[in-house]
Amino acid sequence: MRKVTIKDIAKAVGVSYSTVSRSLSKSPEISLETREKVLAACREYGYTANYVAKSMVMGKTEIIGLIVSSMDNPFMSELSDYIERYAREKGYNLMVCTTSHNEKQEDEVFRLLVGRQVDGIIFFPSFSTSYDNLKPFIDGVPTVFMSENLRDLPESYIAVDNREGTRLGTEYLHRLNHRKILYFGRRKHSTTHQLRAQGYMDACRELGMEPSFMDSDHPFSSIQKGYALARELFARPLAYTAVAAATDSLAIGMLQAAGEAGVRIPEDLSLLGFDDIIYAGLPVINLTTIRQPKEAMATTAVDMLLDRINNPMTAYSHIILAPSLVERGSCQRLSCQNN
Amino acid sequence: MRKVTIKDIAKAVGVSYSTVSRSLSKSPEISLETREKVLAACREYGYTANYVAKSMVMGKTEIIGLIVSSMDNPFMSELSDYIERYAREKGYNLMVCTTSHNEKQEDEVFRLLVGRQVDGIIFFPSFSTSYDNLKPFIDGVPTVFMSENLRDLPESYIAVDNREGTRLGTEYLHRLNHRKILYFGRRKHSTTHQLRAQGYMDACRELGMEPSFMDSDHPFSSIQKGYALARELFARPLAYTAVAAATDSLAIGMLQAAGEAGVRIPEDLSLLGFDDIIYAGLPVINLTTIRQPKEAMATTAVDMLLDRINNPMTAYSHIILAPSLVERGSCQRLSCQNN
DNA sequence: CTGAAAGCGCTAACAG
DNA sequence: CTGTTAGCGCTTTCAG
Repeated sequence: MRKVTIKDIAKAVGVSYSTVSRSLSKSPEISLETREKVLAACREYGYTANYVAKSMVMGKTEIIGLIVSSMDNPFMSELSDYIERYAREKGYNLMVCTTSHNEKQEDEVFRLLVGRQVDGIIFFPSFSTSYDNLKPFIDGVPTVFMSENLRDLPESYIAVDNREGTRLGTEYLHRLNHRKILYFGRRKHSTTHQLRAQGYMDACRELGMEPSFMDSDHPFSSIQKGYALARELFARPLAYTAVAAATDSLAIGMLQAAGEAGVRIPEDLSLLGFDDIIYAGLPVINLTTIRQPKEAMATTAVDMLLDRINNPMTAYSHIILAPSLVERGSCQRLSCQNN
Repeated sequence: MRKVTIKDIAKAVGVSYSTVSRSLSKSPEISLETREKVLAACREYGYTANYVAKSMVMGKTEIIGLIVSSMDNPFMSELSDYIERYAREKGYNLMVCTTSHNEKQEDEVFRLLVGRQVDGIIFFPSFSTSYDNLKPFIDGVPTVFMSENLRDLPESYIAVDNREGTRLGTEYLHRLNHRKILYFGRRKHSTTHQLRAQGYMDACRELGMEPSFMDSDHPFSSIQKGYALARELFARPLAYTAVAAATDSLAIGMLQAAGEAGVRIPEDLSLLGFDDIIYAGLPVINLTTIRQPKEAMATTAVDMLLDRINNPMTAYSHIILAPSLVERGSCQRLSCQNN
């Protein structure tokens, strides 16, 4: 069951196959009559252009590679969804690769995508470690990073302003009269998370509060991790009136631990998340959080990438999007006496 | 910045480029010595095989196309994640297209994928309508459907046993002494959902209960829809002790409406979902539900597809996986007096 | 064991 | 306006 090619329909119509090619593209230099005939034949025989062959000669595939840790993860899947839609709107298809937060696999799929001749790569790195081994490849294909993790690399990246996000959140909590705020789940080996911790510290300093941390050693956030960590926290008497969690997942884990420990949120403890994953807005979760503008991040990433693809000479650009506060039900104003 | 090709390294080593090609593939007919030299040169010059060219001559791309309604949707994103991982393990990459539950777009991306010369397509159809327009294309590329929606098409499909799922759930509720069970969110224009409704009816008949439905006109499930529908339900006095929801999303929407209406779950009303999306297990949601075995569905779908790809002559196969009950906290045993 | 040559389906000069 | 030709990077006979 061979696929019908340009040659088949050339023979059918009785023209050369370059004429067919021209009829199919919007070449002006073709008579209306022949074009009609060609188009008719294409329909009759069910011709579909072969993009592989086309890519071969055009030197571009119109495919964008996307590297993410995993897609079953509300933040990533939302982002991926926006990216796919927007890219397709722009005439590009998406080839998705997951890495399971595995550094070696990040390498592997990057190479894979390069071999596939993708026109560009949107890369969501899980680590802040050096990408030395990837460097020669990155030079070979337009890449935009979606994260501040690699901000020191001479590459384009887009991210939310993590530092500003936690600062915003901390100020909000302060405005609600909280003075003892715990930063929950600091991760030291991620630039993104260092920045979040930094924003919290900055706000604390400005507002005259003592920063206080509960660290997480885990390489990525999960509800489970938040749960485990929060259990530790609740095992001792509560020394805080509010917590700023490093991510929504962590916050949701704390929600469960709180329920079990009899800590009421927000009555006994205000809880602030980060990311605004779709779970956060769920009725029974109802988490107040710092929102990352996912759709804007996605479309901007694609636009940046296409820009690099079309103008290879342009300088690297770094775009930092503003986070925003989404007020829901997990934070409560403290009456002054409680202070 | 041209990419280095097989020819470049042929010149560098001083052999013909077919020798390079042979060294790179596991051809036995090559001296260890030359192969070493070639491999060394490849490393030195940073050669990466061009899969587009390779695809061209091999007549296959080792790419699988995946068509889903959207990826920001817990069920789909989990499934997609499993599919990507397993496919890559098998040497295939994934090209993902979303359709936004739009029939015209299903067509469009299918054609697109065919043009991209994908070796096969995993298709999650949103509709039960005829796929007449797609028929000629489907014949041209191995396709497996993930859904019972197209069970009448002479094509391979894999799905969970929807009918058995609701039957299982209804029997469970009956075992908990519930006799007045509402089926919530029946969708009439989807075969999948007709089967779920059927399973519920079958169980009702067997167990001597009167089936009762609340229909949804919406083409797909969402928390919002469940919420809206449940508000209607709770506006009148409650005539049921349990509800079997058509999907987890619908059930979660009901959870919110219940909270607002002062209906306690499970004390006042037992609630059963369907799908076991990742939200369902969330601490505060804790939904008892019928689980679709997502990982098995994903790997089986890939295996079925690869099978069709490698043996084009094999007959269509239909695989129906067994659902299972996941007991969590949203269903309660009724004491007999309450009956 | 290795080289030469054909060809995958298509586009893009270059001629007419 | 249309046909001829070369060639994209690679695999694979077919000869040595």
